[in-house]
Amino acid sequence: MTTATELLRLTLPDGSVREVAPGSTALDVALAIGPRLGRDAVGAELDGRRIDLREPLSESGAFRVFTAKNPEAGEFIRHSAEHLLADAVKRLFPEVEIDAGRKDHGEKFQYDFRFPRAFAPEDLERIEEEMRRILAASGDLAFERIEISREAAARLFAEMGERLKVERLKDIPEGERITLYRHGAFTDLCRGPHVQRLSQIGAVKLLEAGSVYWKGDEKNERLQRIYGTAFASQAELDRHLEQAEQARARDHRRLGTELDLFSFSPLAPAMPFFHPKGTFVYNQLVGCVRELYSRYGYGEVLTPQILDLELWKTSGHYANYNDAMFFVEVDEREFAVKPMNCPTHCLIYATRTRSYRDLPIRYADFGRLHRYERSGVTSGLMRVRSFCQDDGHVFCTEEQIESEVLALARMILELYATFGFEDAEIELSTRPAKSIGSAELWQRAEAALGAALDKAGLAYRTNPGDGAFYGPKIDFHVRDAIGRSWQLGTVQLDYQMPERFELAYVGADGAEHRPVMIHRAMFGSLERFLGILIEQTAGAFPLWLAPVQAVVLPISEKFSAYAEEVRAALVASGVRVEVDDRNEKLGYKIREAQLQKVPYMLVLGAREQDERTVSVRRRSGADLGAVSLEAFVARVRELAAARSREI
RNA sequence: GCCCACGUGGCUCAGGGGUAGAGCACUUCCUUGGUAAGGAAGGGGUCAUCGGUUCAAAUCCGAUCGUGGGCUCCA
Repeated sequence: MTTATELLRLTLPDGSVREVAPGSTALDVALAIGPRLGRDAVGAELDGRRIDLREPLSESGAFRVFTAKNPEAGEFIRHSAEHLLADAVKRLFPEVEIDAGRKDHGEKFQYDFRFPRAFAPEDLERIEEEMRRILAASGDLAFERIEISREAAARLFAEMGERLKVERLKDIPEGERITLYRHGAFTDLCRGPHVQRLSQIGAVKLLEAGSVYWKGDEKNERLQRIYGTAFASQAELDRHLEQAEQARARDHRRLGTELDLFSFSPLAPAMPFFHPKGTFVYNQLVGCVRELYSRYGYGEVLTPQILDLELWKTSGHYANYNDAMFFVEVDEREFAVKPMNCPTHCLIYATRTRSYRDLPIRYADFGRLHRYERSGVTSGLMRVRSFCQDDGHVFCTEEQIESEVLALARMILELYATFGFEDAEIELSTRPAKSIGSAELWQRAEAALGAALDKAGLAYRTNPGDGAFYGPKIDFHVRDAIGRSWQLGTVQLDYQMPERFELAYVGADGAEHRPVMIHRAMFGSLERFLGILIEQTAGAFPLWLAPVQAVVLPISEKFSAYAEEVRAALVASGVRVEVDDRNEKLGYKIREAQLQKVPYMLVLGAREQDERTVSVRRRSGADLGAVSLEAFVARVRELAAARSREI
């Protein structure tokens, strides 16, 4: 805390420190750094928190100003575009009541309106046009930040007929500053931050409309939501739209069909059928994980698919999770299909008396799980009802938590690196409001997780209150080739399950103690990871994952015999190869192999037959020329063994 | 689960109250061709399912199932 008389110390990105009087704004600081920076600033940041340029500063910290050149500017721009959208909608449809937008929504912005019908595509066009018109007409019009008392704000919105706003106002905790942002005649209740001037919203596009429940609650009335995106410039907007187009082309559902990897049937909704090629890739993923297991001291186990209800009552799943479980009744005995492996691992643990000398005990399980996911939430391979996790559970003493978590973090990052996911974002989630166990226990557990991450030298973000009710957790997120973030691995501490199953180990003191259980997965679900991997690679798998590594293309049927000879030789050397000896021209076969994203096309005709070679074309289009079979095999072996992403 | 949209041959999609079309794929034949589609012929669908309206339904209406998008949730 800083007292009013002390100057604030702002550390700039270059390490220099500026001292400013409390109550100065980020804009004051930007202007002091340089008039140009002051003019171009769109927003600022203090200790990682985005702040509005007009907000009075009251604390010291790491300070940064953003201009349109910084990617972070987009957040300010899109948040400001929300107001522009609301403004345009109010102008075109004065009868609407405005609700609110939402920050932190990737590269989209949104705003909800009370409106008696759905917004049609034509409405969106008109609104978008109106937004552009407002932008063009506003010149250097500034966003104005207004601090106001709760009562005055309530009066203002009541007068404007914005009943939803009056309601929203009531949700703001007592004691929090209430701010309005105004541009031209449009005023909105808003925490900010916004750009300085409307003109800094360089380009806007409305994307779609949909309806949602007010405050996301099914019991509330329905509002109409409009989504859009905005950037500092048209070029950036175009780039973004282009990327979205790419994402559609990479859609794993489309590629799954085109590459014959998997399918779905209405007879087993949301449960994938993996075809031979998809199964091959799937099994390669499993193999990759198994290798790590042998190095990191796991024992793989196999456990039943269907277990007596009794087990799920003991574990607590029946009480808390039954609406997501499948049940079977046979001979008047009730069973449930397992939605998770953990209880079965507890049963294995409990099959004998364990000593502290045995710990940690690490079980891994690729058991198939079934969860009755609510219809409407399933999607391709990303969210299914039948799946496998690269699941594992570690039973250990409390003292071992830190070292176990450290090893886990290393193993997880090692795995991700294999697939080109280098920069995992890590989140530590702490005790939620609804939790079990003593505060002291939680504190120790959270500290152990944090210490392990620190020791591993890993930066992480804390998500206060986002842990599971039974213990804190660490989540790992990665970004794919086109910038989307996915949650993969998770490490969760659990004090509850060992309690419920009365698990114990005999300590050095000869007394029984309760072990701690760590739930962990690296890929999360194999299905989902495969989906992500398909989108990451756009279906062009690296050599070690490619179900077919090479296709032999004889230029005419005259060379079928040599083609078969080549195939047999390559198969004998462990290369996954097929022959396309259909009665088609070379160009046709090449096109097909390209579309199937086969890494190598081996063209052969009279020349190759005479020289006992193949002409190698890579799927990149690059021609390697004629090479001997030995040379080709050596290349494939080397790249595949290294799990190289090159071909 | 809720809201909206969609469901036509293996795939992508057109059509639309009088019992079905295209391209690709598939089969056969011709062609034996050197790095992203050679030519011809042919087979294949009771238009998701069930019910209703109608002289007549793939087409209109309803329900169900499935899929997609959104909400919520989550691996």
